[in-house]
Formats: sequence, C-alpha cells, structure tokens
Amino acid sequence: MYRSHTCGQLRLSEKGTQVTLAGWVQTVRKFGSITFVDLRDRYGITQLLFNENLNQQLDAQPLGREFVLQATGTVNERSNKNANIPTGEIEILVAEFTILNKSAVPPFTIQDDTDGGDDLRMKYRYLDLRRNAVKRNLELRYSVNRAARNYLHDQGFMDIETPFLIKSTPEGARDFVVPSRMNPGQFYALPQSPQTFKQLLMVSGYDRYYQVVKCFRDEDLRADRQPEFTQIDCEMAFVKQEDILAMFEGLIKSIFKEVKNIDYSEVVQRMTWEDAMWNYGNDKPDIRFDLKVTNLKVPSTIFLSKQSEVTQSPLARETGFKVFDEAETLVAISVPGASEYTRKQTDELVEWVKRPQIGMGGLAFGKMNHDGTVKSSFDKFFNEDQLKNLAAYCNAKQGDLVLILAGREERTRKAISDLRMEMAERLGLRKKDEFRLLWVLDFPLFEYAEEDNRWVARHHPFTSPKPDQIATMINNNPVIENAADYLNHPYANIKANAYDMVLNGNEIGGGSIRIFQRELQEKMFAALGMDETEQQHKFGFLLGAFEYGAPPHGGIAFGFDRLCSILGGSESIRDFIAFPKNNSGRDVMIDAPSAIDQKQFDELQIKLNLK
RNA sequence: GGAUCGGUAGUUCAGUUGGUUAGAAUGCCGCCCUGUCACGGCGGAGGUCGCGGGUUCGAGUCCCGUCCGGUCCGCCA
Repeated sequence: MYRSHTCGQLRLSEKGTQVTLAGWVQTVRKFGSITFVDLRDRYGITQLLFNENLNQQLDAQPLGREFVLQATGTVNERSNKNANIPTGEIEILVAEFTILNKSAVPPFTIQDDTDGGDDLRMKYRYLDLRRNAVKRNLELRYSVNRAARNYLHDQGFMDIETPFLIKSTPEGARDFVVPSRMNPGQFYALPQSPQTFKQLLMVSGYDRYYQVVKCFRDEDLRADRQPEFTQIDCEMAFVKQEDILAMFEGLIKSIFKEVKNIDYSEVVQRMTWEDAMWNYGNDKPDIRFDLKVTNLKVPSTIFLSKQSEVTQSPLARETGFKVFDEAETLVAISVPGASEYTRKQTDELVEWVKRPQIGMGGLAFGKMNHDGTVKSSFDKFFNEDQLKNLAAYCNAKQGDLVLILAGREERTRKAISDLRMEMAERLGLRKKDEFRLLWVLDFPLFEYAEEDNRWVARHHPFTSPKPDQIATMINNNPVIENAADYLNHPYANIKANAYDMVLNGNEIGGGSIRIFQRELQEKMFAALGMDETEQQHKFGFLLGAFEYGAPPHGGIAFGFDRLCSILGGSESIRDFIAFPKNNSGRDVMIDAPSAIDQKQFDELQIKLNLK
C-alpha cells in the first residue's frame, strides 16, 4: 500500500500515530531550515512538515507543484492551526519521503480560483479535473445519478441496455453515422435517443424500464448542448399521463432530497402549453417570479380559447399610433419598481430589444409614476385616460414600468419572453437556490413546416394525440392544399398526450403517452409525409411489433447533464461533464475529430469528396 | 448558414489620437528566511502582439482576408 490514510482524513484524534500519505504537491513553503508542503488528493489537503536533515534532503531532491509524493511520519499537533481546512489542526512530521513521480510545471494553477482560461483548461482537462470546483461538479453528478437509480430501482424499474449502432432515420435531429466495414456502403447511426427500443421493450413486457444513457445529435452546440449527452430515459406500460406525472415528480423530488436536501413538498404546478405561451411567451416558463405577459393584440387564428379575452384590450382597435395599429401582436409586461428608470436606462432597454438576437424594431414603455401620473413614449397618441386605461389593463401599479412590444406574433412573443427573463435578472428574481418545478401539458401534436408543405411532429412521431382527438386524426386527410390555410386544418388543433417538466425556466425532461396501435401509427407517419413503402422501410419493425400485443405505454426522458448544471447553479453543462466537447464539437485534449488513415478508408471502401 | 465579442510574457490581463526600449499581476529560476498556510524579502529570465496581406515615414493600435476560442440566432422530432 502506498498510503495508510487519505489527505482529508487525519484529525487531532490521531495525534502521535505513524502514517503514510500519498498525493500531489499543492504548494511548497520554504523557511530556511524548515519546509511546509501541502499534500493534496481527492479527499483534501494535509500539511507536511520537513525539518532538520529531511529539509536538507529536499535541497537534493527539490519538490515542484504537482509532484507525486509519498511521505511517512507522525501526526503532530500544529502550533499554528488553520481553521480553514478540516485537517488544519494537525500536520505530518515527515520522517521519510519518496518522490513517486515528477511533474512539469502545470500551465495553470490547480486552485479553486484558477488563472486558466476555458480553452487551456479543456486542453489539459486531466489537470483541471484535479481542481475542487470541477471535482464538486462531478461529485454532484454522481449523486444525482445514484439518487435517480435508487428511486427507479425501488419503484421496480429495470436498467436494460440498448444498442448504440442503430439505423438512421432522418426525422428530427441530424444523425451521427458510422460506416459498416462488413457491409460496404452502409451505415449505422448513433441513437438520438433509445426511443423505439424502449417501446419495443414495452411490447416485450418489461413494463418499467430505465437507462442512464448517452444520446447523440449532430447539431450545432450551445453552452447547454453537447453532441453527446446523457439522458435518464424511462418508459412504463399500462399507464396514463397521470401515472407518469406522479411517478416522475417523485423522481425529481427524490433527487432534490438526496442531492440538495430539499424537501419539495408543494404540489408541482401544471400549465397547458397554450397558457404558458399566452402568459409567459414561452413553453418553458420560469415561475419563480410572476411578471406575466399582458396580451393586448393577437392574430385571430391562434389562441382560440383566449380570443374573447383579448377583445377587451384597449389596443385591439385603432389607436392612431401606427406602430400599434399595424402590429400583428402587441404584448406587454409590467415591471415592478422600474418607473424611476432614467432616460439612459430606458434607452438601454430599447437597444437591448433591437439586438439581432432579439430583433425587435423598438420598445414602447409607460412609466407609472408614484404621484399617479403616467408618462409614456407614445404620449402624443393617447390622452391621460387612455393611458391609465391601458395601464390598468396591464395590471400596472404605481411605480411600475410597462414595456410593450409590437410585431409579428412568433418573434414578438419570443422577444417578450426574453425581455421578461432579462428584467427578472435585473430585479434579482432568478435566485439560484430556489427551485420551482412545472409540468407543461397539452402541446400541439403537429407543427406545420411551410417549406416542405407538410406536418412535422412537435415532440416525435410516436406521441399519441389526446384520446378524444384520435378520431379527428384518423378521420381527416392530413394533406393541405393551400399552405397559408394550415391553421384552419383540423390537425392544427390536435393536442398531444405529452408533457414537459420545467425547472426554473429550463426544460429538464419531456415525454408522452405513445401510440401503440398500428393503424394510428401509420396515420401519424402518413401525416408526416411518409408513404407506405417508406414507413415499412424506416419503421417496419415497430409497426410489426404493434401487431403482437403492444400494451398501452408512455415514458419520459430527463436531460441529465442539464439537470446537474441547474442543481449545481451553473449555466454551462460542460462544467458537469468530465471530458466535454467545445463549441465546434471538438475535444481539444485528444484533438478529435481527426483525419483517418487511407487504410481505413480502403477497408470501408469510402472515398472523400471534400468541397 | 448568420451575428457578435475576444486572441499581447507559461497564465490572466492593461496598452491613450498610429510615434522612444510593449507593461502589471501571477507563475517560473536564483539567493535569504524556524511556524507558514494567497508566507515574506531581494534579484533574474521570459514576447514572431494568432496568421497573411494592405495603408503609412512609422502598425499591438487603422483596413481587408483567414484561423482559433466564447456567446447568441437559425438548427436541436
């Protein structure tokens, strides 16, 4: 054994015992005839004391940062204690030491507040992983993993592995493909998720399945998106939506308890997709704070259940202000306590919404002054009564700043959602230590892809419609003659038996009750523009399986990396992955992807055709 | 595919209107130091200013291109 104890283990109670430690040299503090060395391992830091002849030996064998050192000695009570570390009351009076390995000078400091930039840290990730900050993230990840597995195991779920080399089905995200040497010219795809396999497991009777599993999507990356990522993938048979919601609320609450020691006892709030879009402009609203959207004007073709409401709006009719009158959509938020924003601050907000990422033409605002007066950026088109009427409609109180956006429905709704988050950030309402869960329900089953003149599945093509809308789906022809009329097609209003779990404005999981009858699945594929031959070619195995007693089933998948990053209070999932890829999908440490040998091309019978 | 910010010492950064020998901190090396724990003191080394081209008497600084990295939009069933 190289060591008797770890570097985080020894306390004053071990005073006088002989111990051997092994670890990395954190720092060397030399004082002429004595030397202190901080020895670090995964568990902590212990101070070593070299004096007398041992200190002289160090002159012959000098230590550097990150040298691997083994030291034997006695546990000594320090004369000057360090209250900042758990081992701070003791030190090891070294009697004997061995340098197990030298180290080059590391390119950045191995400290909590490292001087290394992201790029450098990724290149030397094996050194970065020695740092406490990263280590704590990986520990958190492991504890989330364990909590999930424990809960699912206790609920009777079975972990079953599914293949990584599967079939490419270019529906949804782009596949990573892998050439098959034994089948020249043919390719496997890496799974975007084990979706069809877990459904087949339901057909096979494994009625509670789970997997903590890698998934692959060849799409552009973001701070919270990696080409390979991990899902907690679950599926259950003989369940309805309500059963799934209950089971997986339990999972998340159990993770909260195990990982953060939070008792999330309140009922998980629920919201329809339509309400989420209407009140927050977003299908994954952050409900830690209110700041709800007021809809002042919307097109008559959408939000059908809300149309009567919006007719009451003071801006639903002509106002004489061109920006308002010509807008397809007018939405507002009332920001508490912001009426005292200076001209500079409101100008800054206007610039903020004009940035290309938001893309609005401008921002109208009204200040609800504390003296009861109203001052707006469109005063010349409105008299005081009209302004007050408008403010009242927006639920604005004295001291509020009303922000109004005008434009095309889709963009404007996204913009008001972004503005809401930005204002919440400025007001300090997005607290990292507060966690609020939300189920978003009743998503539309279809979206219309105008460029292809066909329906696409909003979730995925295995999602079932609400039971009372199955007939609507079966009995209508999905084909649309005039693309502009798609909102009038019966399919536009079919709601999916699908659900997303949202945590603090992040989608952490999503799933659905699946289609389990061949006829309905065929109708779905047909709606997505697949003829019978194509259906058979791509999904014949699933359609076939549905003929042999497929049980009703449904499931959910949680984004494991993202869940960890939220629980860890970070924006970036890279901090929670041991060896992540950068923004361009590169692993800068191993330098992948990279070219391959001509021999490999020859074996695969593949010829490059670079443009 | 697009937008935007950045690239200067090992590292993190500063560098004025284009003008003398490109700076600081930290790290590194050497000497001194018996109670430090962000040790301290003295001294030293360390630069193709990402790369290519252009403007200019003169470019780290301005212009064009390009590469790399960050963030975002599109994309991500």
